This record gives sequence, structure tokens and C-alpha cells, in this order.
Amino acid sequence: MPSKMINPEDWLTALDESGFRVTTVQETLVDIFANSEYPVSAEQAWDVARQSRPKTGRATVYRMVEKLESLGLIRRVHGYQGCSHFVPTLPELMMLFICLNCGRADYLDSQPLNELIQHSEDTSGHHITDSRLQLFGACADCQQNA
Amino acid sequence: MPSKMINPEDWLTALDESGFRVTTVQETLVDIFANSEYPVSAEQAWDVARQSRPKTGRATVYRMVEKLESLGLIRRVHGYQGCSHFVPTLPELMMLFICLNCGRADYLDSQPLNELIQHSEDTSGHHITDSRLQLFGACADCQQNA
DNA sequence: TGTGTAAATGATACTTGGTCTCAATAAGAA
DNA sequence: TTCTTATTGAGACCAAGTATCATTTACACA
Repeated sequence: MPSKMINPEDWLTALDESGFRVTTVQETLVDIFANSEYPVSAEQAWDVARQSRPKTGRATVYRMVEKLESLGLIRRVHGYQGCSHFVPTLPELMMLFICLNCGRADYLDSQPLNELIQHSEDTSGHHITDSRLQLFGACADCQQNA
Repeated sequence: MPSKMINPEDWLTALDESGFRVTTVQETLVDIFANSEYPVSAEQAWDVARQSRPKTGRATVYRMVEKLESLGLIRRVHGYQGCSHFVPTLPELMMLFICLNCGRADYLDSQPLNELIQHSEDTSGHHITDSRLQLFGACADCQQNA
């Protein structure tokens, strides 16, 4: 489902426009992260990358993850097999749901979260600049097939 | 603020009732985690524990963190200096705010989160069994003193 | 279409956070 | 007080992630 709205070409353009050189490793890694419905860790991406590009270095993968994260193209998934997996970012859909059965990621409309944050700011007096919401459970498909 | 509602004695009782033996290290570590307003990591707790109990072992601290977390007495803070810090759990106040300036943790009423989860279940068809919400920003105090 | 230069890469050494093992210690039931 | 067993401390170990540095490659410009 994310793949419908995520275009690896756009990621390469974003990297290019941020002054990074576009290399073949980058293309390989962008494809891996942009096209998965499941959260992907750096180590997993490294394994996959080496299938088509055996000399890919470990550090290169970590460096790439850092770039993609800093450009906001991927985001870290917390509390699912540790905290080292990433999914593509969809700005208007920042409420992330992970199915504990099949592992698939789904993205939910952020509007309710925005309202919650607004309400929390009003009642607590804190100024909220960043938020992290993740939901876990059984996805609609997995409930049907249970 | 959490200290007002958290009683280290209750933690020791909970450990006892779960069949764990109550030892002096446990008392030391329970005090450390229960009394801090700031998120505490296992390594930090180890450092503090050794000030009063120099022979405290590293593994012991990690084992204790595991017990406290499994009993739901502490919870992990994600995305603040990594994901290895813990704060006491306050069941009705599961919306955690961390001030990026002073580092203090504040707990907000979970009711808005419960409603958000209910709404998300209804609209997505997923069955949500667990959630994680964290807010970051500048706390009321730090805004005043800025 | 080459060439120079700086960025990116790969190999590998290293660090850090966390786990495992096992002999010694200590809690608490009898 | 004694016996049993959970807990502990020390240190070896492991895996994820970072740093270093010589080599390679993108790409600006001639």
C-alpha cells in the first residue's frame, strides 16, 4: 500500500537536490526501502543489497539510512523487533500501525493525532514540536484469516 | 512529579508477590528508577547504584530492568537519546511528554489517546492491542525561563 | 570527451549496549 | 540452623552500529 504513493525516483531527486551524488548503491538501497510493505532494518537492507551488488559495504548502508532519515524519507519504527527498522514516510499519514501477526505496516490519517496534540498543548502548557505514535495489533486481513 | 504517585515500597511488594526474592540490589535499583523525574538508562542506573553499592554487577541491572518492565512498573522511552531509557509507568497517564530542553518527563491524561485508538479501530478495521505515544518539545517551565 | 577534485565507497578495526555462563552468595522455607 | 534454590558478580562474549583510511567514482569544467 505505501508503494502506491511512493516513487523511488522522487527519492533520488531529493538526494540529488540535497547535494548528494547519485550512485548505484543509492539506487539499490532506495529501491529496497521504498518498495517494502514491511519495516526494514539496515542489516536486512544490507543482506538484500548484496544479492544484486555483492560488494556493498555495511557502513554504506548505515550512511544511506542516515541520509534517508535526515531527509525525512524514511522513519524509524519503535518497539517492533527492537527499534532498528524503518518504513517510508507519508507526511499526511503519520499514525503508523504495525500488524503483530503479518508484520505489515499501515498508515492512518494523522488528523486525529494533530487534534490530540493541539489539545495536549492547550491543557498542559507544554510546547509540542515532535510526536511519535505507533499502534500495534491484528490487521483487518489477519483477523479475517484467523 | 511522578514521585508523588509512585511508591518504591509498592514495587518491592509487586516483585515479592510475583515470586521474586527481595534483595538489597533490588531495593537500590527500585529506588533509582522510582525516584527519578528523568528517563534513566540501565547504564546510568548501574553508575548510580555503584556509588552506594560498588560491587553491583552490570548484568544484575539489566536483569532488574527486564523484571520491572515485564511487571509493567517501568516503560521504555523511545527516541530520546536512543531507546534505552526508562520511566516509571502511570497507567492512567500513558501519554508521555519529554522536554527536549531539560529532559524532564511529564505524564498526560490518556483519555484522548483512548478515544483516538477507538476511532482508528472503527475506521481502519484493525484490532489495536497496544499503543505508544510520545510527545516532545519545550515544557511549560523551560518556555518561561527562555 | 577527457581530466581533476572532492564525495562516496568498501574493508576492517573498533566501540558500545546488552547477553551468557558459571561459581559464589544469600533469601527464605522448613 | 540448615537446605535448597534464586540471585548475584565477574568477565567472556555477541551484535549493532561507528570510525578510519585507502580506493573508487560522480560530475564540474576544460
